[in-house]
Amino acid sequence: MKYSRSEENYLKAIFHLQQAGSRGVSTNDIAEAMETKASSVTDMIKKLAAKDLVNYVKYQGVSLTESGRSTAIMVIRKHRLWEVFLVNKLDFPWDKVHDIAEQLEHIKSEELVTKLEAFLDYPSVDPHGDPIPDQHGNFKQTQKRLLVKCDLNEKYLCVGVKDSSSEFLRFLDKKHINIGSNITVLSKEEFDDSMQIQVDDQKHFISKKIAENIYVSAQ
Amino acid sequence: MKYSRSEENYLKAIFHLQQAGSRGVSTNDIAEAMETKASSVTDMIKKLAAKDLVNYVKYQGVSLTESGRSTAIMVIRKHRLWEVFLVNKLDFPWDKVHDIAEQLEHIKSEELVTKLEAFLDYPSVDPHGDPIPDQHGNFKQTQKRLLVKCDLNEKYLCVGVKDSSSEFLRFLDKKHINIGSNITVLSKEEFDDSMQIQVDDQKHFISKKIAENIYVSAQ
DNA sequence: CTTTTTATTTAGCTTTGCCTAAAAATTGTT
DNA sequence: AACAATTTTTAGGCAAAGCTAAATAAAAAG
Ligand SMILES: [Mn+2]
Ligand SMILES: [Mn+2]
Ligand SMILES: [Mn+2]
Ligand SMILES: [Mn+2]
Repeated sequence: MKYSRSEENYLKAIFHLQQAGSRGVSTNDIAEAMETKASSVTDMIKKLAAKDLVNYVKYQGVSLTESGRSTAIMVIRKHRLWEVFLVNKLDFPWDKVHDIAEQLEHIKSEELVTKLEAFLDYPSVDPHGDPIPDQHGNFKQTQKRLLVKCDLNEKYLCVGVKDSSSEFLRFLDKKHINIGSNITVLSKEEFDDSMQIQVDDQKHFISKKIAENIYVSAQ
Repeated sequence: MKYSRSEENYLKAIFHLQQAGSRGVSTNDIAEAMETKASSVTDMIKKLAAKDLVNYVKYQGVSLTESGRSTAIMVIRKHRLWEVFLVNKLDFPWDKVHDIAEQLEHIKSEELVTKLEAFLDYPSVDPHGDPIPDQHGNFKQTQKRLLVKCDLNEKYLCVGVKDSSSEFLRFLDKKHINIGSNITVLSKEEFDDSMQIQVDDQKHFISKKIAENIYVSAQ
């Protein structure tokens, strides 16, 4: 089964929204994520439901069916593999690859994905630390946690970012915070949740908003 | 200016038809090349003319404007660069890359093409021997000639193919005829233009139809 | 120079994916 | 419970890109 670019984008958006909040995904949330109107979402949802890609009950939001979920995952797999290609092979900075991957993820060819993955040496995460599903759609969610919720004076490893916007990623570049950086929270300000952190051999003050968008794991 | 996938495909088809026959390209020829109907072609031609991509006079066919020509060339450039990527980096056989390149050629990103070209070490021809335009749209048509028109007992170098269909390319693989092969015409049959040829260290009998689809250059 | 055949264009319809505005259902508030 | 606000769906339309069938122009044949 082949689905249109638009259908794939809806499935992907629903998948991501489903990951975030645990219950049925609302029409409005999808509309916001897709930067479109709620009425357009209702239209598309009906088409997806007719193709058995989502479970849909009027006024109660949608959830992906098994088929919808695996289709979404395969698109995400391609997106992340292409991001690795762009960064590792073509030398793109990590904040410039998302929009191009949004296009590349819709190229239809099983063979291409398989060969690309081999060429890249079977990477397990993309340049933003997000896991890359294998050809069966399996991937392990590493137990990562947001820096904002970390303990003082523990050594952590930066493993990903929540916000992958170019603005945020360039901010991290400026502070030399990369995936793989060692991070320790030196102090926390009760008043605004800002914190002083040690990144490898540098110290920085960062706001709550920053700390809410950096994933770390214990090391 | 950004053009739709369909518009790009029309421009490319018109460019190729223009290369072949020297005069205005007819509606029917475009329809056949695009595997669509003449009425659809007329519709699209009007849109392209409105955008100043083709010169169009009712009932007299079309020709590309300077803008149309350079747009077509940029799409062809991307197509051929991606084919090189697929063959040289991902190990695709040369008969399996065209359809995937048909999709990849529409990815929009100047930066991507530039970096891809550098990654591939600025190739001058694609896997089928067709020249790759540079970023300004310049490319030299190498003086190649069809094997069917070659002289006896002269040494030639295989430089390209006219038909890039999977069927023809697999036939060439079977006979170990590649780009770079040394070819000499040993004898010609007047009756049906079939010929005996020497390919590197092997001898083959080939029909006129085969000889009409192999490009060689003197060496 | 007509007539016939072929090529091209026009007219009208379809599907996909989107929109606005209005209607209906759900949820929140007194 | 009744009203208000919000969310979701429906109705009606639009643009892109295609189609078939009919009309018209150009080319070929007699
Ligand atoms: Mn991305
Ligand atoms: Mn990513
Ligand atoms: Mn090709
Ligand atoms: Mn080619």
